[in-house]
Amino acid sequence: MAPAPHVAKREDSLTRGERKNLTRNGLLQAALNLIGEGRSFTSLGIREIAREAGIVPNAFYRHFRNTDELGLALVEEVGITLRRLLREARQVGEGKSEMVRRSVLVYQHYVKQNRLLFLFISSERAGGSRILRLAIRNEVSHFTHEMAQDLRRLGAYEGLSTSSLQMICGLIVTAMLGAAPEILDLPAGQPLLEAEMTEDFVRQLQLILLGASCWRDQPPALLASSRMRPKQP
Amino acid sequence: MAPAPHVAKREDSLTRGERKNLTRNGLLQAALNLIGEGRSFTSLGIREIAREAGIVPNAFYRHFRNTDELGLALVEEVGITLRRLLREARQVGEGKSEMVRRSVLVYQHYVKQNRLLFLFISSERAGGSRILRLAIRNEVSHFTHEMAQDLRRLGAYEGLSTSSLQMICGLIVTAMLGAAPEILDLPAGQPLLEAEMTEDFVRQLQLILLGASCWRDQPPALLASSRMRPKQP
DNA sequence: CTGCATTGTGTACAAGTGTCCACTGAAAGT
DNA sequence: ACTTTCAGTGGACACTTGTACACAATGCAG
Repeated sequence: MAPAPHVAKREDSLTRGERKNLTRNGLLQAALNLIGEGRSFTSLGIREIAREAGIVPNAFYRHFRNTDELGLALVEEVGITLRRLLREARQVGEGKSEMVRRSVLVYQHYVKQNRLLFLFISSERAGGSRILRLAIRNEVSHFTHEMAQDLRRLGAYEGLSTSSLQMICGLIVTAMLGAAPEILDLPAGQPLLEAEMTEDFVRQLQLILLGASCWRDQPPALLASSRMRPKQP
Repeated sequence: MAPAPHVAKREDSLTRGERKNLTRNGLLQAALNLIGEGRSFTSLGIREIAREAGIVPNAFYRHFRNTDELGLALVEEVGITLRRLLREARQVGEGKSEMVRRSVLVYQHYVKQNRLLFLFISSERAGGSRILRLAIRNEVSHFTHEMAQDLRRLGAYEGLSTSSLQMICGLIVTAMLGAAPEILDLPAGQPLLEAEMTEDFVRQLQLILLGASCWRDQPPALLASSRMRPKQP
């Protein structure tokens, strides 16, 4: 058996901390790889992950107390990934025509490029450990918030209150994350099926934005009691 | 140890098929109960389910070949449940004012009432076994379809093509299923948090419907090649 | 009534799991 | 040059798991 060849580069000239971070990342990547092979994160075991990472089971404990803690580390990567997505999305330009379609294409490409992480998000966002779920939801909430800021900065939708803008972005994000699993489940080499899905997604977003452009904030908040007149034009 | 008291009613006067169906339902319910205790379906084992159902592990095989097959049976219940939801939703009446809010309240109540099944849907819709995922997606697709028919029958949105109506319903269903986990994760006894969530959900649906009422089907489909003119009415 | 089919039981086994403990070797601090 | 620290090793323990086989009880058809 090979003696833990988890460093294929220069095995010397590495400080201890760097080495530790290396195998730590190895563990994270190992978990993602297993997810990529169809296993669900919740059902992963310490031994399984350690084996995939090429270390002995006990060494796992040097980095995480249990799999949930490893999951939280993955959620952090999710945050970084989503932030990068926003950065990329900002560069699609502002030409109104076809801007939605371009954004959708960027998103689809991004999901496929970060396949493993999106598999992780999609399946753990609504299942498995409660702690993970809340952590992911938190990250997604941040994402929504930043998206709203971006939209505001973009200049459109001047008449909308901040809370309405966030509501809209929440809907957009829901649609995006809901589309992710379908993107990931696409059988490779079915371009017309993918095109159909893309078109549907584009139209959904256009519908949302159309609704947003017609939206008028309700002057009186008719939250609890419904005695006042809603009169939404 | 008690000798399998899985029938608490009259243990006699039951035909064999009825008895079988009884323990079969016991297995389904056992799986749901375990889900309700925080376990995710994918990580459930045969022994675990059988133990919870009060039978010996081997008896499981008399009903299902493996856990996936049991999952498919659960998906069938999901279908039934969704159909009932549509039936209930049809009865909220047609008064346009506050109709969305009433529908949302009905939905929230329904999700809480069928908590276990919605937990199952939410978490397995995007994770775990591919077969289950596709089965659920199929059921959801049916649901969307029927919802579109209902909307059409309702009379509103006359100007929309069938495909557009389905796209809209797809978005609505995505929003609904996306909201389910948040409804289920609500800490009990926080009425104002729930009210906030409700209000957000209501506004999202109103936004969608507002967009729908402004929507015009594009005469020229600029799909893949924009050379032909499909002239969709 | 007789015999078959079928649901559920008990035992058993190989394989996998989380975690504890004692250990090694080398980098890091003195 | 020394001691300390600590990532990684190896073995062991008590469990749990899926599944196979032989068997018991009982509804039901002949």
